[in-house]
Amino acid sequence: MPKPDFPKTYDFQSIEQELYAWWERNGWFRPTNDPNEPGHDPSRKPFVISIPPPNVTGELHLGHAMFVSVEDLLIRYHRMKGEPTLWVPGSDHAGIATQLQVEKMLLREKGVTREELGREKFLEYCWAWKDKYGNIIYDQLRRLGASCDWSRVRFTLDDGLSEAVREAFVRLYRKGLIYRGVRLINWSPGLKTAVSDLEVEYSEEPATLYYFKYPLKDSDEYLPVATTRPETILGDTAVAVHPEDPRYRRFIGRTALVPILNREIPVIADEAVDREFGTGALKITPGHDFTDYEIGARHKLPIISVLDREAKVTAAGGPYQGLDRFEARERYWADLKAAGLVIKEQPYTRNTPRSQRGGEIIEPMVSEQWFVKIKPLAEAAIAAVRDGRIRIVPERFEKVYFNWLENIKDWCISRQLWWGHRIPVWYRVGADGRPDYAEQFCAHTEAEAYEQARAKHGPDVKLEQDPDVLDTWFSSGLWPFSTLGWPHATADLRYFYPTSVMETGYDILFFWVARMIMLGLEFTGEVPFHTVYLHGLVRDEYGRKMSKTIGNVVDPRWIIGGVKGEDIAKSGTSDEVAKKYPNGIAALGTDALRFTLLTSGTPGNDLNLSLERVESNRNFANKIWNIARFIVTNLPADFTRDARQLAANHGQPSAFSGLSLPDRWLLSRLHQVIAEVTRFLDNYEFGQAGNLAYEFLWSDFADWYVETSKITLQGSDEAAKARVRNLLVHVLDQTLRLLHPFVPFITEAVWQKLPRLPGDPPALIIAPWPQAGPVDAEALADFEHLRALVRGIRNIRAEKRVEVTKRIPAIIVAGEKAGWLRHQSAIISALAKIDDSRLMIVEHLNDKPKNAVALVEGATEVYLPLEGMVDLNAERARLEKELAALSAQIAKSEGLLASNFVNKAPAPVVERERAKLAAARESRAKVEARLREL
RNA sequence: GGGCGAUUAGCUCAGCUGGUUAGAGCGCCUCACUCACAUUGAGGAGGUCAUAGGUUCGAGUCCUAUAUCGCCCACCA
Repeated sequence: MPKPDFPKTYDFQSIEQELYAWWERNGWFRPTNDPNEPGHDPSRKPFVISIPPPNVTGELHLGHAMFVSVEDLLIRYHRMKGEPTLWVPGSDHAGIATQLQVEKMLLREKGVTREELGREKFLEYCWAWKDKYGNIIYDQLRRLGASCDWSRVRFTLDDGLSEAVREAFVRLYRKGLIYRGVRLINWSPGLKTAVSDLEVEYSEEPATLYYFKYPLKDSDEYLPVATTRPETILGDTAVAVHPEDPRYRRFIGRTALVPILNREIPVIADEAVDREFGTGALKITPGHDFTDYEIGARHKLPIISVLDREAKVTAAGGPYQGLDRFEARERYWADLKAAGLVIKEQPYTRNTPRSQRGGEIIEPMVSEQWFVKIKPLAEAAIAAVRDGRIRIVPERFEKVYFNWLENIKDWCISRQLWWGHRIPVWYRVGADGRPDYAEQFCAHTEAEAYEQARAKHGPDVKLEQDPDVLDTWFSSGLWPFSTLGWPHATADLRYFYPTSVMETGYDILFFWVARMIMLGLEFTGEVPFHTVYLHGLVRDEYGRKMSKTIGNVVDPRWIIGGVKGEDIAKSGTSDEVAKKYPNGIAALGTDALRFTLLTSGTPGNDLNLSLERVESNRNFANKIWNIARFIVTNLPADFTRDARQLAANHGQPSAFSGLSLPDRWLLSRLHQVIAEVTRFLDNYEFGQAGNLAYEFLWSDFADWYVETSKITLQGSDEAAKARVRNLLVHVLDQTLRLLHPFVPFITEAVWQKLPRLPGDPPALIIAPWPQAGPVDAEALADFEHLRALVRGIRNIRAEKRVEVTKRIPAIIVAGEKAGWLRHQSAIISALAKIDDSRLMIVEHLNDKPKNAVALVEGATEVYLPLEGMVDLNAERARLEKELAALSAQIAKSEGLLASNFVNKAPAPVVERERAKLAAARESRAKVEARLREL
């Protein structure tokens, strides 16, 4: 990297992209100890993450920014810890979602439907779409700083993964865990495909509960029945009542007539009927309702499908054939009314099932589909978490996970789509030219299927492949191992599997995580990862979900690179944002966004993103830049780092001896912070880790140490200057390392400008993670005292409105602390703006200045003789207030120490309380003495 | 109907295994642009930690209810 001079502000726009390219070019995203390279050492344990593959639908949203922030943090942290680290990138074909996008695009741009194009041609468009948006997404991941190994990038429909999918299918099929069957499934009439239970979302919507009379055969009597979907009456095959319902018991066993159609159906008794609801009598439509399907099965009722693939009434609906389901509802109800069978209509809130993707109302339908027999897989997956082979963070999601798996139903995996993995089953084509679904040949390839078929039926057999494709989550379920080469025993698979952490949003715990665990255990015999870390969803600053309808969608690229007001408006998704930022959003940089996402929330909880917060973190990046600018521009041309000085300090605490108080304090703080940040990261508490490093850099390092260092740097003691410079560079170096996983760009950019130690790597991204060292407790306490004195003086100055630049005299009476405090007089005068020549630091003082403002800090007294500014009455009042506060504190402490506290509380806690009391008493004595003097 | 989460400063949120005077950012008030940074520095105001009980020497933190908001799961027609 060239070493340019240090501009005043950090220009992240150009630097971020430059640095990323440089890292990638140097191969630092690739794992060290790559099993495909010579010199590979199998004994070193790798750290591996498989990326949650983004859908190739072309939208980068804040959810992506979230997972990249967390995963890249983990990857960079472990890389710096020296572990062979691999992050496998990739993308997901996302069956329904992508097919819908492509269909929409084709209709818009070419005015054709997929049916008009035909399967092959349509798939060509899908692939073109994938190439375009897949690449956009990869670019965006790079922009976010994702340090993944691009040489291993995978796509769920590429050859290798397709092979994995076929292998998985064939194995499950042969094991009897995949079957084709006629079941009641969730049908999406808009998408014209089956969907799984998980792809159905329920929303409470206003509806109508229709009450009507179910006529009985050969009778004037009727059974009152209520329904929300009158059109399904056409498919009724029974009417059910509760066996013990006195109102209806006498009807059981009689025959009812489907209104209008006059089809004869039995009146049955079933425990599942809720006597309280509606009329207490239930119409049974096994063909279009899940409860009814079960009841029907119990009573061996026939199943009638009255709706077809497009939710239009079938021939079974008699005169209503061909009508759309909602049209049929109206017409049929009108006819019931005309027939005098209507009782009433009542407004009702219905939990309406809707398609997750298409949004239209799901219709339960009887259909022949492929299913995975899931119970055996689920049991293994439950055990893996139960016995700790997999840990879920945060832990509460384990309960959710168990609950879902314990009540799981077979997984419908066939989709009537074109974009996806075609089901590897071929059917024998019969004499009539139609496939015989009973004659199934499940194989990896068509050739293999033919081989099987010929062995059974002779050489002339004709086959036809199942037209359906697999649920997109079937292939994602294999992701952690399919991306490493499975089913082949590749070097990657052997070395990098099982992966380490699966990091993703809690919203896909069932869709994806649970299925990876089930399929991973089934096919590899091992858990696919040892830890699941679930992050929350990114919401707007008021906690609302980001949605086009609200108009509060924030595109992460706007935050990173800035955006003009008119472009926000043009997006069509963000009217509210456009209104709030008519002049657009200033570029804040990737680091600022990442740091915000990592520190504004807690694991598993949703995060409300506010741009103000990102802005303040942009300021933090600027702070990092400028503290470095100060340090680097203060180094002489011939500066070299002194490793020996610092190496010595990593030994015993006494090794701090050659250093000044601020030096010892800073190093001690640094060592504390290193230990804490490391601990927090190991516990997946990224927010706390980041905030701690932030506080250290800004409040300790910049605000205090750098300020005190200026005194030495402006002085003439060359040895002291060298020592301070060495320390400044060292602490900055270490802090940059701590911050690198959070804000990789700024830290690398700055680190490149620092002088190196021999043996340092060429880049921060591969620099070793800092080691915690000794902590000098005395230095911590002394510097804290010094800080308190300076703050106290500043406080009084501000209160008394002393001009900021005015140097004032001060007398500090410090008892035994006077000795060391005297050595810090330069710091006190510089930071509290005291006149050097009139600063007295003494053990005792008999004649205390009367005309002065007094400050008591622990056992130390400070007197500021502010001529003409001291109002004795005000001074007395101020001290009285101080006295009252101290007395209250003392009373509280005394009470505590006189209680059972001393027996029950741990010794250090009691000790701390005693020390606190002693200090407060001392302070009070001083304040009282001062009051007497006045 | 079950389950989960949240409720802490004006706003958005931290607060790890219970232990000093409950913190941060933004916003607000006072002051300061000469030497890293006004994307700054110094000082300040602001909180009965949703409510009621309980456990404990000690509760924002643990337990039990309640309220409000949000989410997930479930076949109430």
